[in-house]
This record gives sequence, structure tokens and C-alpha cells, in this order.
Amino acid sequence: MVSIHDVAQAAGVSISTVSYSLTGKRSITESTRLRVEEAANALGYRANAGARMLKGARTNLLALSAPLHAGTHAPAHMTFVLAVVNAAREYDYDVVLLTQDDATDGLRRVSQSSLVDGIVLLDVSTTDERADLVRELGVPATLVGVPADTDGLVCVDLDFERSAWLAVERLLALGHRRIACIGQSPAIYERGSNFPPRFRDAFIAACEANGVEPVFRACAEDAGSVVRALDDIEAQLGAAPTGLVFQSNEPVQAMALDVLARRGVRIPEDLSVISACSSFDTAHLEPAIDVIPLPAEQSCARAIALTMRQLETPVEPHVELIEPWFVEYGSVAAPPAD
Amino acid sequence: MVSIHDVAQAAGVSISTVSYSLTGKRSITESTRLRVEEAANALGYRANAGARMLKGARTNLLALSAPLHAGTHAPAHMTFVLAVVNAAREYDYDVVLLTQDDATDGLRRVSQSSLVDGIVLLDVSTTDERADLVRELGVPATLVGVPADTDGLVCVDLDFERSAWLAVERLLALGHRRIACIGQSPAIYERGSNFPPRFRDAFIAACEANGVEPVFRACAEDAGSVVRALDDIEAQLGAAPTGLVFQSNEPVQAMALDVLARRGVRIPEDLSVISACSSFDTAHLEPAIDVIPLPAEQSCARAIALTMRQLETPVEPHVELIEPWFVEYGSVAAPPAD
DNA sequence: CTGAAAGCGCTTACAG
DNA sequence: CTGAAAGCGCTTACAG
Repeated sequence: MVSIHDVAQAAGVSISTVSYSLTGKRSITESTRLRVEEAANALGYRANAGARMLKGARTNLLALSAPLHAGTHAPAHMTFVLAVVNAAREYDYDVVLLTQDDATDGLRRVSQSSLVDGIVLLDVSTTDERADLVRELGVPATLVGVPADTDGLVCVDLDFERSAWLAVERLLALGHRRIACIGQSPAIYERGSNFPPRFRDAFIAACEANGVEPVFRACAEDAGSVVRALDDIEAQLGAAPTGLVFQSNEPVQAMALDVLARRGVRIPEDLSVISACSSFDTAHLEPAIDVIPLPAEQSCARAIALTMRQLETPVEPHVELIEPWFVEYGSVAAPPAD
Repeated sequence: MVSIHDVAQAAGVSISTVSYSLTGKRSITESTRLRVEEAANALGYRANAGARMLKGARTNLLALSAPLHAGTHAPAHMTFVLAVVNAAREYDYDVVLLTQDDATDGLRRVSQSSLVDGIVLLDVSTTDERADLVRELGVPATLVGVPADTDGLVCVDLDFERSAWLAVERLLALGHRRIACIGQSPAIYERGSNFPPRFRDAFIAACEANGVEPVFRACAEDAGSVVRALDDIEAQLGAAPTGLVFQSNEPVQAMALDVLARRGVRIPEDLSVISACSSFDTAHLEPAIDVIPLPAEQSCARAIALTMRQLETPVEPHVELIEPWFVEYGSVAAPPAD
């Protein structure tokens, strides 16, 4: 590998001049700077990563802890991983990917060996052991997701409570009174998952605050469960709902739409449908469904920005909630006249 | 961060003794070795990554180039990424994840700065610019996938030709004569994709070699296309096929099975179905479908093993094809009596 | 405006 | 069996 000495020799300057020329950390006569840059380019020089790290400077490496438990939707997960990597590149950072197998060991390893400058945690659960670890390690870190105990942590997430209210209020404003929500698989609510319970509780609260019956139904990812969920909802309401909120993964939403279509339910004439906190493209559903997006790009960009800020200066621990927004594809309208 | 000096002081030995104790690169009196290990554990010491790299030793970091073009199936992709990370951990390696945006720039950056010891490329296309880059950089590297020009490269992949033959011969052996294959989206064959054309051509060759009409139909990922593909196949054969091979992604297979079910086609009584080179779990299809798996774990484990071997000793460039195998779920039987 | 030199934290010949 | 010291390739005070 070509070293700083090679470049210095080729440019006829000292190694410190090479370093300063390339980092721009002090002013250099234009002509020599150019000479150095030419030599560096010609030789394909890049500062040795190890040497740069050693100087106690930045390693320009971030750890991304991305466990993939069963029940995590792989495409959604991939979206977040890619969003983190791309956001990190904006700050000239590369990402070391850590997976399930060694969630805490891995984080300990890469931070205690000073391999990484900071950490981003994805898919944070309510009782996430990685949260304690982050507190213990005292490394700059940002969690995407909000654990039960946020003490001392910097967290980013979509505001799921506001998302539920947004969906409910949208339907209420149009005059809907029989509304329901199809949630994630029951298992998701039983283990310490993060946002699904928060969304569910907020959905119920929003309904109650507005004097409509809160009908929420968890739903496993198979055709039978979807049919049963739809039937249960209708039974509980005593009539077909006029507004339906999905807070489930893509296959469940696709299956439910399929069942509704076969039953002759027209969207939005008979039923208004909103897909809440979805990370996939609901415009490709049949029909396209209005969505409150789960914004991977925004969440991850904020997580990276907050991590970068922690590298410069201490950041007050806090939870940053991203305001939800609505994207219309025509699946929401006034309820049918009874 | 705690340094080797802290450990040396705590254990009352020199730093070289600490180093040798921990790396095991020379024999140390049991008692002092124990004392060192205790001190190291108590202090939570890990050798500084930068310093270790600098000594010209291993960085214990691998670059994983995982571009995600449109048309790449995200879950399949995620499976490969995780398989690489997990396989690398077996060798005490961590993985720096590089994505689309800077495929070649990124590889150049991490290898020329000596950040990584080697490279693994995923999702290699026929004319992949990363192949040229690997040749140019001269870094230990393994491609998962086979580009058109494999000169000087180490590649691993499932043997797609053999997979096609395996599927065809399975059906022929049971007496099927009207067989067809539903392939990937047409766009996949037009751009320089890697294995789909290889599979298609081998499927056709296998049919012709056995004197049956080769019916291959590319198919886009929407319900209309699936219906048309099935109809076209029947038209071309002049009758319903008795054997069907999927070489498409999960949604297309699910949609096709759905259409067939609605038409009253029973599997395997009326139609034998094989899912070829699929990375997802075909046991969850309705009905479960026999599969020739696209073995992410095996491919990635081999890719890592081959990269590791290149770190020790030069490895002769070669293409290593993984022998395909068959997993039965009961979707294949003898054809119906005409 | 530029250079010589210290030092980051390791590993590993070189001594003893 | 163990230690003192060189050196990996940078960055950055310190001189001039």
C-alpha cells in the first residue's frame, strides 16, 4: 500500500505538508497543495485507516446493531439498514453491521476496541438489553425506537401515538363512526415489542376520546386469521365498518384487501382504508391505500445526525419523535349513506 | 479507554507480556498468564483496533458490497447479508456494509485505506464493474455470483444449470411430458442479470435433450401477468401442463398458486409444482411446494471461507458451483392419466 | 508558509 | 521465561 512517505517523496515535500494539504487543517501555498494532490491521486493514496484511528482521531466507523428476530419484516428491516448506511456516508462514515447473534457482545467488542466512534441501534424493544449496554459503555449512541426506560439515552422514532390519532381523526372528520383497526400478529404484542402496543393504545384512546367504539383486532399472517379478524370486527360493531386502519405488515394488508374485494366491498365507496406506519409502498396494493408512512429515511437520517452531534459535543439525553404525515392515494372518502 | 499499559501495570508485568499472554503467541508461565487475564477482564481491556491494524496485521474487517438494485428481492437480499455477517463472525471478522451508492468508490476507499482485509461481493451481474475493480485492487475477494468474465476471480454460486436439469429430470422421471417454467420478470433478463438467463437456457436445453417441448415464460410481478403467463403456457402446450417449475420470486409463486387453486387445479394430483432456486420458505406457500433451495447460508459460508483462505495463501482463481438439492413437501407426483 | 519530531497503542524481533 | 525497544503510518503541537 502507498504510504504518506511515498506521496511526500513524489511531491518533494515533508509528510506533515502532505497531511495538512490533504486534511486542509492549515493553509498551504496553492502550488504545493496542488502538487501534493496530484501526487496523491497519481499514486492512489488513502490515509491508512489504522494509523488515523490510532491518533485518537475519528475512526469514521459506526456500529449498526440490527438484530433480526423472527417476526421482524425483512424488507422493512433492509430499508432501515440501507437508510442508515446511506445517511452515514453523508458524513464520510462507514458502517459495521452487527446482527442478532452477538448483539451485546458485538457492541462491546467494537466500542471497547475503539473500532467505532458511535452506535446506532435498530428495532429497539421495550426491554432491550442493548439500552443498558449503551448506558454502561458511555459511547455516543442513538436508538431508533423507544425502550421503556429512556434514562440517559438519545432516541428517535416516529410518533406512533400521533399517528394513531391522525388516522382516527381523519376518518372521524369525514363522518365515519364505525371504525376498526387490524393490528400486528398477537405474538408481537406479547413479547416486548415497541411501537405496536403504543399504536394500539393510542388508537383506542383516540376512539374513546371521540365517543366511538374502539375496535382493535390483532391478526396473524395467514389467510384464515385475516378472514376471522374481518368477521370479528363486523360482529363487534354490529355492522360492517366504514373505516379501517391497518397497522400490520404487507402480506396481511394484501390478504385483507383481497378478501374485501371478493366480498364486493368497494374502496373507498363502501369502506375507507388507511395504512398506518407502513414502511412499504402502499401505492402498489390493490387498490392503492392512503398511508401514514413509517419514515425509514427520516428516522435513520436523524439518528445519524444525532450520533454525529454527540461526537462533537455532549447531547442532552432525549426522545425525538417524528411528526407523522399523510399520503393520499384515494382510499379514503366519506362513509356511505346508511 | 483502557490500554495495554493499564493492564501491564495492574498485572505487574511488561506490556509485551500482556500482548503475548492475550494473543498466545509465545508460552507464558501459567500463573502470570492468569494474572494478566484477570487484570484484562477486570479492566474490560480490548486491544485498540487501530493499533492492531497499524502493525500491518489483520484488521479483522471485511467489506461486504451489497448493492440493492430495483428488482432485487429485499428479503432474499437480507438473507444473504445476514449469512455473510454470521459466517464472518466465525472467523472473528466484522463486516463493513457497502451499498449501491458508492459500489466502486466504497470498495476502493475501504481497501486502499487498508481498512479491510478482504471483500465479498453479493448480487453480481453479468457485466459487473465491481469485477474489474477487484482485479485492479488485487485484494482478497470472493464474488457470490458469476460474471461473464471470471478471469482472475474467485466466485461461488449455486449451480443453476444443474438446478434446471434437476427440476426437469425430476418431472420427466415421473412421466411428465407437458412441462413449463414460469421465470422472473422480463426486465431481469434484459438487463445483465446473472443466473436467471443461465437457468432459463438450461431449462430449455434440458427439455430439448429429453425430447419435450421447452415452454419457458417470463412473468412480471402482478396478478394480470401471472394469469396471462399461465394461459400462454396452456396455449403453447395445447393442453394444461402437468409439471410446472417456478423460477420466480415469492409473490409471483403465491399469485400463481392462488390462480391455480381458483381454477380448481389440484396439486400434485393435476399438476406437479417445483420451486427452483428460491431463497424463501416454500413450505409456507399454499400448498407447500417442493423446492431446490438457493442456499444463502452455504454460498456465503463458502465465500467467507474462500476469502479467509486468500488471506493466508494465494488462491487459484476459480468458480465454485454448489451442487443443488431437492427438498420435498409433497407437491410433485406422477402426472394424471390422460 | 513549511519541516522535524513526538506520540497514539499495539506487535514482535532482539536481548538477556 | 520475560522485558526494553523499534516501528507500523499517521496527526499535530512545536519550531523556525
